[in-house]
Amino acid sequence: MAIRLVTWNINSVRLRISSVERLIKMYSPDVLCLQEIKCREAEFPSSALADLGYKHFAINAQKGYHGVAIISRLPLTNILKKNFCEMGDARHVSADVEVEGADKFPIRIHNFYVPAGGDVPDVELNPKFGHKLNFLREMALWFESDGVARNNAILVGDLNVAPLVNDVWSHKSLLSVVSHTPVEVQSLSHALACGPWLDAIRHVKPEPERVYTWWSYRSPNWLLANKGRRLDHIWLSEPLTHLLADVTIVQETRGWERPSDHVPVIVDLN
DNA sequence: ATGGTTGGGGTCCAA
Repeated sequence: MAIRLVTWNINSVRLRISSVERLIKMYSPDVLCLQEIKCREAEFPSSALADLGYKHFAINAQKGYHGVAIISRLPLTNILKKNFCEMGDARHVSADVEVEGADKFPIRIHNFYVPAGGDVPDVELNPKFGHKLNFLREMALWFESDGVARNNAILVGDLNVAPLVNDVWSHKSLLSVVSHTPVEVQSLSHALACGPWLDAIRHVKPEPERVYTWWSYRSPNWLLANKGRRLDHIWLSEPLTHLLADVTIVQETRGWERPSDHVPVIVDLN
């Protein structure tokens, strides 16, 4: 039994479908989880992906904003789209993937796009920051109440929080910048503990190694300045942790033409 | 302290 899964905030799947095809040809994942597809379900480029052998889809779409999709070579069943914070935003989709050789249990995939939270880290001044904290709190409550991480489960996505010191280019100067404030870090850590989940990226690449998955569009010379953040995550439930073989950050896509500001992260389970 | 860029939809909002 082996499975390769990729997570990538694509920032418009229609604009960047050729980059998705390029990544697929390079790494041949079994499952591809995208965030910020930014299109309606009918506009999703399914046929281009089906031509590459990906014929199974679980899509939670909305016009113009957000949107998440699981694309798979293997069948997807029990598709669930959970509505967090009663907002009607398309920020979660999950499905069971039937892995060859793992006939006893399927693996449940959860694909998340956590709200970015706006610019000001104050719930009184900025409702978007409150929404983000509520979303993280609701995730934690759900993990507890439904035992989401009791069986084989992988949680991936753009969680929009860089929790550790070496998940950002400067811990000190980002303490009051949304994505790295102590209250967000606390909320994300609580959600992780409520699984409990294993932070697969940091298990393979422990601190103090610097690990980034996002570089702002606003920084020219993104590579030279290297002011990145680790906003994208791969979490494994306890029953899957012994299968973790490798994690790969595909930084080179940030240098492709018309790039997403996020790069793909690959996890291999054996 | 400030401003920097991108995408979608439509002349502004979200990131």
